[in-house]
Amino acid sequence: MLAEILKKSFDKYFNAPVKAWEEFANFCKPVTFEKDEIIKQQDTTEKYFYFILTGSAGIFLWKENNFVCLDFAFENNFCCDYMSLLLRQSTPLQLVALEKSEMVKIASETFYKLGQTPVGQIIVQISAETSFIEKQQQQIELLTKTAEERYKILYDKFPGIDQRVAQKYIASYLGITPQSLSRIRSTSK
Amino acid sequence: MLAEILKKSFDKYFNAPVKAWEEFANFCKPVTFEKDEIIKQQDTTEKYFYFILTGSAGIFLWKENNFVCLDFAFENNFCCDYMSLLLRQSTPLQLVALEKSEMVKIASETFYKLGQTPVGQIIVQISAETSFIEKQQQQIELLTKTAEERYKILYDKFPGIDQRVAQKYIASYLGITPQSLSRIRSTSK
DNA sequence: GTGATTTTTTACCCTATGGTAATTTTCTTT
DNA sequence: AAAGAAAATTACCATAGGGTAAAAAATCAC
Repeated sequence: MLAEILKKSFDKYFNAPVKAWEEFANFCKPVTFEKDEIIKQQDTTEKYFYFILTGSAGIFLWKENNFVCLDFAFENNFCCDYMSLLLRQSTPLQLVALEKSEMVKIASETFYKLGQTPVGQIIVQISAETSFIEKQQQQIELLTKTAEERYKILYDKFPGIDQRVAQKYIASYLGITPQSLSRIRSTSK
Repeated sequence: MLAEILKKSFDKYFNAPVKAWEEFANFCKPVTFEKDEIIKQQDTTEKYFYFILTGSAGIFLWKENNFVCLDFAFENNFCCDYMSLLLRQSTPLQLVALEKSEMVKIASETFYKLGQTPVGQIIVQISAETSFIEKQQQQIELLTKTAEERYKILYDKFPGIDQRVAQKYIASYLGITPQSLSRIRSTSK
């Protein structure tokens, strides 16, 4: 069942064999989070790789009482402090549930071992590759689009995100203040 | 010899076994480029993965007579249109030699096959992972630093870059105009 | 449901950066 | 070395978005 959800969720990105997803699903443990619950605290090392069944999460970087959101994740997608997971080091990044969420998690050590198996390796490899591509896409948007255009792109990517995620988080993701986002939303609507 | 350079260049990032680098080096073919020579044209599919022995290169995105530089690469580092290589699709990205350069290249098909061998797979996996981490770092800089701070970070990362790479390229990487960079350079020096 | 807290909106002025254009400097080509 | 082309600088005004503050709206806690 979980394996099917996983496969279905990722077939648009890449075709890992069913067997790979079954192997993956075998290691998954269910876990729930409340809204605003901190899943991974800053300056710790990521211990899990999560898949969101329902709800959402955000990756945050804090600097002196301020934060930016580096990415959002919603149902049927992975999330974690991927940088920490890969470097096996603590990072200043925080993973936060933005809504009441149901997820499954696999332990980081299991994730690493999965990378050594022929089938699981495909998932591990492609999750790194797609993560890179999405980050590069974000970089392109930051370099070539206005805040208003970036807002529209985000909204197209996650329709209804403004109903689910606090605007201050969206604003920080866009690289602007909540006030600016509010202005953009009022003039473009 | 090449295997040693490769291993030495990347030991700071990750420890692939000598054998992996020897395997890698076996597939490398030397190639040279003139300054401003287009290595990969936009709207084509990346056919090679390059390692720079001397010189430098940049990845550019064009939009209506304008461009941004998404990344620079110098000697002892890889470069290519990695997104195109991974997706095996054409992209609007251009790879350009920024100086007269000596590189070695391995064919994309060989690179893919390398990912299926136990030793080469480590290099392929880790190149995706480090690429993601560096892109996320760039995103953080764009979201949290001023143009002037980003310039200093870039300069610290690549000392002397301003002597080797045209300022218009550096400015586009920073997300500002050449005029703004000129102003920043004159006031902060 | 009521009060308290947090978030969003609105408004004001300010600053970093953009756009255009002209000038100077540097690089190319012969 | 000279001429031409391209790049960098400077200057001017324009604008997107920031900072602060206060009001309004939404959410939370009891």
